[in-house]
Amino acid sequence: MNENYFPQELEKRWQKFYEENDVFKTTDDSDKPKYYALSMFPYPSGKLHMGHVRNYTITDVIARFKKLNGFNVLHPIGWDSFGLPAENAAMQHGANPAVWTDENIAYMTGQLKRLGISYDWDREVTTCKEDYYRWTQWIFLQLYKKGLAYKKEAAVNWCEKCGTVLANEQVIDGKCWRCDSVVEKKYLSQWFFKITDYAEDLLKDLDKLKGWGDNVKTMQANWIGKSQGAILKFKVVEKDLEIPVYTTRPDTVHGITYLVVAPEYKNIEELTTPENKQAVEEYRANARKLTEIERLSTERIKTGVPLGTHCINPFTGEKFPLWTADYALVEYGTGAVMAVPAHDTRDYDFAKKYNLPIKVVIQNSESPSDCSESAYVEEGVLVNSNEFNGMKNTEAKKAITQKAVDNGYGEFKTQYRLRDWLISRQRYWGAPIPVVYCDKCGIQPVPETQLPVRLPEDVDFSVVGKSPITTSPTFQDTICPVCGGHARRETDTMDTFVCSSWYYLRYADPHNTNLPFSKELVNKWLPVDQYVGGIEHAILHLLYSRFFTKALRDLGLLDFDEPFSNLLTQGMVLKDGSKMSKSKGNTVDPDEIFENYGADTARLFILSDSPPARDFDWSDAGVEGCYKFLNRVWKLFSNNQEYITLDYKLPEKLSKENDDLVRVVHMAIKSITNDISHDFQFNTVISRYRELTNAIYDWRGKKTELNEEDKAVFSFATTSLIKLMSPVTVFMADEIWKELGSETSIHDEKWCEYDENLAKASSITLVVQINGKVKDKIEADEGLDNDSLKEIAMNSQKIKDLIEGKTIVKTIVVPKKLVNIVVK
RNA sequence: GCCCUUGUGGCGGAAUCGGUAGACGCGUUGGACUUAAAAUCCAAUCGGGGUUAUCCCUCGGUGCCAGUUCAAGUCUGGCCAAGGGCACCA
Repeated sequence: MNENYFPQELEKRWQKFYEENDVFKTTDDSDKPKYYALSMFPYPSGKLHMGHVRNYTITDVIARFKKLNGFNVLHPIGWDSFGLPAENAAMQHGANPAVWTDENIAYMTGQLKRLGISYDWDREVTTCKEDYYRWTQWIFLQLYKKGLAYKKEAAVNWCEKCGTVLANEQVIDGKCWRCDSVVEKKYLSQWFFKITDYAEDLLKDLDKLKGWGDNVKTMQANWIGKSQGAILKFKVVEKDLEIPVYTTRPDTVHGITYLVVAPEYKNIEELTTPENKQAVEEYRANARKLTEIERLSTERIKTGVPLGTHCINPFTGEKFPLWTADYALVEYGTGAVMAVPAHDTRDYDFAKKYNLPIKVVIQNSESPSDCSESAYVEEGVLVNSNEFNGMKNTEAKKAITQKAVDNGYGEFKTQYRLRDWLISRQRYWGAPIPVVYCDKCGIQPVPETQLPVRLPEDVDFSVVGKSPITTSPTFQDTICPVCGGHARRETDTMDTFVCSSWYYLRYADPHNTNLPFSKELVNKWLPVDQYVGGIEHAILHLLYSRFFTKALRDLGLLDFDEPFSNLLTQGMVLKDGSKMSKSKGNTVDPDEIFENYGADTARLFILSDSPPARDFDWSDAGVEGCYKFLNRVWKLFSNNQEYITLDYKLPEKLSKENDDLVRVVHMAIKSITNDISHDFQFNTVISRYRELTNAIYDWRGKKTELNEEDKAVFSFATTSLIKLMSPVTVFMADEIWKELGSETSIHDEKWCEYDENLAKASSITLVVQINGKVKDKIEADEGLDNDSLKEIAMNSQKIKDLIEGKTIVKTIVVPKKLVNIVVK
C-alpha cells in the first residue's frame, strides 16, 4: 500500500473497473425490497456545475446506503435534452442542435463517471432521441383523446427574445424564466393541457405527501389558488343580457354601487352606449399596450371608463352603472367584478377617484365605521341588507348565496387560480406536436402507427422571426389520415417540461418499444422513494409531473396517484455569499477539483459543511480540509497495514481501553445510521467520521506494541470506519478494502450493525445542578439507579458546601444523566 | 398585504424526550519537527470578572420581550430581522 494518498491514479483505475464490469446494473427480478432514488435529470448544457455535483452526490450516497442495507436500488440518470440553448447554439455556430447536444452529453457523462455516481447507465434516457420523444407524442395523443389536450385562441405570454409563447408558470415577475426579457400578451391559437381538470386533486393530494417540505407544498397550494364563493348574475337594463360575476363576498351584495368588466370582456362592445363608445375604445386600446408588469403593478393608480349601461341588483332592485377597468382580469372568474367600495380596498380606491357612491353593509358592532377614510374589510354584522340585517357576515355568505340559488340568479362556485398549461412552442428543438390540419377534416391527430413524427433535418437555422422547422421543404406537406387529402403538419413543438413530466416513469422500462412503459414495471418501481433536486422546480416541474401521473392513472396506464413519495429540495451552492454563476465569475469547475484533489474529496466536501436542504457556501479552505482528512484516513491504514485484518475476531472480554474504543465504534455506527436514514444529515455523518478517526488515532498513539486483542480491536475499528465512509468516499474505500486483502468490492458488503448495549459509554458523567445551574460533574457507573445517583450527588463536597444552611425543597433525578437539587 | 422557511462564537454548523449550549470542521494564536518553508503533529480558542500554585471560581450568553417549568436553543404568547413564494384573483 502506498504510504501516501494519490487519488488521481486510483480513482481512474477504479472508474475503469466499474465501467468494464457493469457493477451498478439494476435488475427487475430481485427478492429484495425496491428502492428508487432519483435526482432531477440535467439539461446537457456543456459542463456540470457544483449544483449538479451536490445534487447527484446526495442521491448517490442515499442509493448506496440503501443498497448496503439490502434494497434493490434503482438509481438512473438521463438528459432533459430538448430546449432553446441547443437551438441558439445551432443558430450562432451553424451546428446541428443534435450534434451539439450529443457532444455535451458525452462530456457530462464522463464527468458523472469521474464523480463516481453509481448510475445504471443501461437505463439512460435522452428526451431528444426518437425512442423517447415518440412516446412523448404518444402520451400527447392519449391526452388528446381524453380531451385533456386542446387548441384554443387565447391571450398568451409571448417572449420576443425566445420567439415563442410561454406557460404561466414560466413567467416570473412578468419576465421570461429563461432569458429575463419582458413578456408580452398576444392573441394566438395554441395547444393546452387541461391541468385545471386536476386542480382539486392536485391540491387535495398535497396532504398525502408527508415526505415533502411545507415550503414546496404551500407554494403549490398558492399557485393552485383555490377560493370559495358564488356566481351572481345581474340583468342589464338597456340590453337583453346578463352579467355573471364571481365573488368571495356575497355577504356584501347589498353594498354594490357599480360593476366592472375587464377591457377584454367578450360582450363589452354590446354593453357600450354610442355616447361612450369612443372613450371606451380608447381605454381598451391603451390597456392593450400596457405590459403585464405595468398592468399588474399594485402601485399603479386604478383607471376606468363608464360604458353608459346599467345593471339591476336583484337583491335590492337598485340600478347601478357598468364600467370597464383594467383591474378586472378577463382570465379570472367571469371577467366581471361586482364592486363594493365600502368593503374592498380596490373598489374603494376606484370609487373615491371617480366619485362613485360608497354604501356600508357590514359593521363591527362595537366600533361602527362609516368608511369615510378607508374600506372596512374585517368581519362584522350586516346592516342595510334587508332581511339579512343583524346576521354575522360569515353566515350571510351562505344565506345570501342560497337566496340567489333559490331565485335563479346565482350559484355556489369554487374558483382556482391555476390556468391550463400552454404547451406549444414556436421552436425547432422539441418534440413535434403530432397533429395535422386537413383542409376538409380540420384538426386530426397523427395515428399512433405513424409515430414518431420526426424532426426534419432539412431546415435553415439562420432564419429570424420564425421557427426553423417551418423552413423545411418536406415537413409540413402531408396527407390527412382520415380522408387522404392534403394536410399540413403542426409546426409547433412541445414545451420541454412535457418531456420532463414523465421521464421518471421511463426509467422503469427504458427499452420498451411497444409502450412508454409497461404497467407492471412502472407499478413495481414507482413511486420514486426519494427525489432530490432544486427548489426552483417547486411549481413548474413538480406540479406538471404530478398532473401527468394523475392523468396517466386515469388513462389506466399506472396505478398510483403521486409520483414522488419523498422530496428533498437541496439548497443552492454559493461562493462568497452569492449563487455561483458565470456572470458573477464565482464558479468553481468540478474538473479542477477532480484534478487537484480527486472526486472523493469533492464528494466529501460538498456534503460536509451544511445540511442538504440549506444553502452551501463553497470555500477553498474547506476543500483543503477534506483532502487533509482523507490523507489522515489513508495514513491510518498505510502506516498500520500489518495490524489490520478483515477476518479478526473480537474476544469476549476486553481491557478497559479496548472496550472503550469498541464502544466508540458502536456509537459511531448508531449515530451515522440514524443521521443518514432520518434526515440525510450528511454534515453530521461526516463529523462522526472525523470523531471516529480521531478516537482511533488517540487509541493507537497510546500503544507501541499491539497484542492479539489490540489487533482485533484495531481491525474492528478501522474496517468499520472505512465501511461507514464507503457511500461517500467511494474510490478510496474500495482501494483500501482491496489493499486489506478483499477479493470483492466494499460496495457489496453489508452495512455495519451496532449493539444497543455497546453504543454507549461504560461510565456516565453525572451532572449535578442546584436550582437548575450546573455545579458539579461526577464520573459514575453506567448502571446506577436514581437513588444511588442522588446519594453520589449529595456526597460531593462541592455540593455539600453549596447547600450548607439551606433547605432542600426537592430533588429531581434524570436517569443516567442528572441530579437537580432545588434549595431555598 | 397573505403564506412558507430561517435566526446559536470570527465563520460553516452540532445539540432524540425540555436536562452539561457551542460536537465536528474552518480560521486564528502558541508550540514541536525543519537550515528554512511547506506538509505533519500537539495545545489553546463564547464573552466579562476574580484568583492567578494556568487550576479553578463566578456572572452573562442561542434575534427581542414576556410566560410555563426544578430546568428552555428546544414549549406557549407577542414582536423584530433576513431569505423565498403568491398577489389589482374580486
